[in-house]
Amino acid sequence: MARPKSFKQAEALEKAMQLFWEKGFEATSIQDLVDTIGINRQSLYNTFGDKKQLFLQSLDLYRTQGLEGILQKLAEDEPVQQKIADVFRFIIDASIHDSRGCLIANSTLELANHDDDVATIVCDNLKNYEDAFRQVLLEAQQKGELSPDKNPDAIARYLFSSLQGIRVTAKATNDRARLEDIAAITLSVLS
Amino acid sequence: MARPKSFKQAEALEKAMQLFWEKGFEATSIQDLVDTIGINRQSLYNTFGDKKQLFLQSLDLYRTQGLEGILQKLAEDEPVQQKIADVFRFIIDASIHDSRGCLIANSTLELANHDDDVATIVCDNLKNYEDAFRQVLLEAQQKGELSPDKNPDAIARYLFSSLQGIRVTAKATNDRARLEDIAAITLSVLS
DNA sequence: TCCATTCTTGACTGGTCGTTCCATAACTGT
DNA sequence: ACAGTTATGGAACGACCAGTCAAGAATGGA
Repeated sequence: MARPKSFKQAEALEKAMQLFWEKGFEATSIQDLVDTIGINRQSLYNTFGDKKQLFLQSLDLYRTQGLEGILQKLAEDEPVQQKIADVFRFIIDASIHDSRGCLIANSTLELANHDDDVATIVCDNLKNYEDAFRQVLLEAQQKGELSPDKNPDAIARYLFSSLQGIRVTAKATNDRARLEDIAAITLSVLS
Repeated sequence: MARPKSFKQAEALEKAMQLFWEKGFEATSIQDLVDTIGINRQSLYNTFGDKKQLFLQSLDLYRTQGLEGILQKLAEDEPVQQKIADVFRFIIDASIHDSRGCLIANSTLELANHDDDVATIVCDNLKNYEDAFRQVLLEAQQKGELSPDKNPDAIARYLFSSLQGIRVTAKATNDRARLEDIAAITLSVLS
C-alpha cells in the first residue's frame, strides 16, 4: 500500500512521555523530542500531530500505566489496610528513586489552570483513583476490616490527596523515614 | 547623586511575583514581565538581574508573605486544633478562589529537580512550616490539648504534606465540600 | 514492472526567546 | 552651572522556537 514507518509508534510515544516527564511541557522543545525519540521532525508531526497533541497522548499513556499499577496492587488478596499501605510504600519508593515525581501532578500544577484538555485528563485521573480506593474501602467494610462508621467516599478522597502531598513533599526532602512517618499517620485513620 | 528610579522596586517585584505565579517560570517571558511591571527592559535587568534572579526574588517574596500569614494564624490565642483548622480552611479558600494554586508548590514541581536555588527555597519553606506546626503542637501538649502519645515532629510533617495534597487536589476539583472532607479527616488524627 | 501511497529528509519560515549595547535623559552634590 | 552618576529607551544580537515545504525514498498491490 505504502511505505511503512521505520519506528514503532508505541515506543516513540513512550520516549516522548519520558522526556516530558523529565522536563515538563514548556521546557521540552520539539528539537529535544526529535533527538530523544530518534525520529525525524516530520515523522513526529505526521504521527502525533503538534506538540500539544503529543503531550496529551504522553500524559494519557502515563495515566493509564500508573493507574494500572495501582489497580493491580489493590486487587491482591490481602487485608485492605495492607494493600493501601503497599500503594503508599510504592509511591514513596518511586518518589525517592525518581526525582521527576509524578507527571500528572507536574502537569496539573504547570498547565491545568490554563489548558482544558490537560484539566480533563487530570480530573479523570483523580476520579479513577478515588473510585479505586472507594471500591476497596467498601469491600473492606463488607468484610468487617473497616469500621462501618467510616465514610468510604471521603476517605478515598483523603487517600488520594495524601498521595499527592507525599509526592510534593518528596521533592523537598529525600528522607525516606519522614515520608514513611507521613504515610503511617495518614493510614492511621483507617483503624 | 544620580537619576532616581521612576518606579518602586518593591511594587515591581510584587508584580513580577504575581505574573510568575500566574504563568510559571518557563511560560513567562521577559517581554511579559516588561509589559506587566510597566518598566523598561533595561531597568528590569539593572534592578533585578536576569530572569532567573528575578524569579528567585519573586519566589522568596511569596514564601515570606505566605509564611507570615500562617504564623499569624498559629499565634492566635485559641485552642490549637482550632488554629490548625483555620490554617486548613484558609488554604482551601485560597485554592478555590485562586486557580493559580501555590507558587512554591508550582515551582517545586516545575523546577526543583533541575535547579538547586529553587530547591533551596522550597526546602527552607518546608522547614519553616514544619517548625511552625511542631512548635504549636508542643505547646498543645504542654497545655493538655494534645495527647502526649502523639509525635509532634511527625504530625507537623504530616500536616504540611496534607496541605500540599489539598492544593494539588484543588486543581482537579473546585468542590469545596470535598476539600473540607479531606481537611476534616486530616485533622481527626489530632484528637 | 509500474503506479499510488506514505514515510523520510533537510532546508526553511516567521516569530519569539533572553540578553546586551549605546546614546540620551534626569537627577544630586558641589 | 557643571560634573558625576545612574536610569531610561529603543534598536539590535544570535539562538532557538513550533511548525511547514518540497523532493526523494521505500513500500504493497495490480
